[in-house]
Amino acid sequence: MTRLTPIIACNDCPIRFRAVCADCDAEELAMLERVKTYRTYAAGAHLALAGEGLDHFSSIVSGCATMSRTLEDGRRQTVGLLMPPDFIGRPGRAQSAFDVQALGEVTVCRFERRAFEQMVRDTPHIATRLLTMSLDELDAARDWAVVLGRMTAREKLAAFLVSLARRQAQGSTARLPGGGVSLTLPLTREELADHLGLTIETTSRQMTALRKDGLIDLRQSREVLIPDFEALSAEAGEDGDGGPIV
Amino acid sequence: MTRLTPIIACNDCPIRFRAVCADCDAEELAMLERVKTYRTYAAGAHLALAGEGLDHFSSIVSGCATMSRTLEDGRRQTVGLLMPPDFIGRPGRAQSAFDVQALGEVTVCRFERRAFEQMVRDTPHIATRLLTMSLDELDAARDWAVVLGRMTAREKLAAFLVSLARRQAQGSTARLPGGGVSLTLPLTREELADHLGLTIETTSRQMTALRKDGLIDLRQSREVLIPDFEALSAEAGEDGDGGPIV
DNA sequence: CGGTTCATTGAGCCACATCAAGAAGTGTGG
DNA sequence: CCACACTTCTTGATGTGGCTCAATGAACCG
Repeated sequence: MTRLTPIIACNDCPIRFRAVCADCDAEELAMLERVKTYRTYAAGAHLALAGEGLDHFSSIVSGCATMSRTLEDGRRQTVGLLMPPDFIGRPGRAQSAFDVQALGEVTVCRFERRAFEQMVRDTPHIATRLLTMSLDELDAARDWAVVLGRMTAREKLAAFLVSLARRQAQGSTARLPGGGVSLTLPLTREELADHLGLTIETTSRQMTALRKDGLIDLRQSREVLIPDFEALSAEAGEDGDGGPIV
Repeated sequence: MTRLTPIIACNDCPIRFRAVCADCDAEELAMLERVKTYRTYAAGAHLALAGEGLDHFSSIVSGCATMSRTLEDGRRQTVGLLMPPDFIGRPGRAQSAFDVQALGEVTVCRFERRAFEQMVRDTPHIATRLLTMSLDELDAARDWAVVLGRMTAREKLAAFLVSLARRQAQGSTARLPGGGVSLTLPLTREELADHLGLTIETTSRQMTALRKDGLIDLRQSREVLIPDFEALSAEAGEDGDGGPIV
């Protein structure tokens, strides 16, 4: 389910300037380089389990993962979609509060707990970067709470597609000639439903509804084309200040 | 709506060992003491407005506040209930992402942006404490997402009462002789509904239902007595590991 | 080609929203 | 101390968005 992967030089790393290491200088980077390893997880593998120990930290280098919790009766809620350069693990606590599961194949840059916590203490550039990233995630989590608590199924789906398009655009721009945006869903309908706080059937129906209304084009069930990004944003109950794509 | 309040010595401060200053030594505390002021906000006053500038940081010393967002059509979702020793404001960003509004009278310990950001850079004890608090809030925000996304109205209300009882117990224990717990709701039914992602009517009905089922006792509409804390926890879809109350 | 997984669609139902009316509590002025 | 206004809370009647149950369709794979 998981295997060690050859180490990439930090300078060749696709998340070099966006991950926890973003603000590190050459010397700090060298320290990280000495202690890091790369791991690759197969689709469906767990990177962490709720309530279980987690004695290492990971930065996602490629691939996507969900952070979720499952109640005893089987209800599941995804609380975050993790993509490069997101960070997994929490300094100062050795237990994971949520399940983290690979969607496709996921490669991470990994640090053992003791070594990394020492670096957080000694390296202000890592500590402050970690704080910034945590605050960004906090804002994102709260934004998503608004979606979960107050939006309709249609708005939830539109909001998700818009935010996913924004995030994917940060990596490789997928802007099309006509001004549209294309994106690939890293989730199945069921995983999508768990993220939106809906059932799989409602999610599928709303997908169909957005398609019939011309707001999205489904080339395949997980290949989404957004012909008019602004129009879809408007469906998401946006007040227009969500920030531009690209 | 807001007024300056006499300064309390940090050593006499009720949140001395729980706020951002918790890990500070005497010298660091002296630095904070030189730049801090106290402010008191009247009930209903805004401590921050979504999308507007916020050129200072605040630690709640007493009172409660909500952090919320209101959509154009009036739908509102509260994303956090702020109580002592919670922190308001975000180093590195001069705009608030949410409205922050005083529920009753709120007193805060306030720092201007420039001075505080300088201290975050220079004082590792403040930076690491801020990181820990942010990570705690992140966990709490994600926990709440599970409630919003997957729980029934009854479970939402039970989960809220349980979490509020846990938080109030951290300040002053309100454990009763018979093993019950009493608490005072800092919110109106409408504010409660906005926090739970429900309407005021459903919230009121569920309150009545919990009362009729003997899970809570309403001495007044905002005075709640929980005769059997475990029983109420069980209603909240808890798997029992939520941590004991005191 | 049959088995398996994933997605779509339909029919009916229910939890919660909406609309509407009172009741209870609180503050103000006479 | 009461009359009145106002806010907050509760309760009832009805509507509906999304859930549940069920079947079919589509893609993938050995």
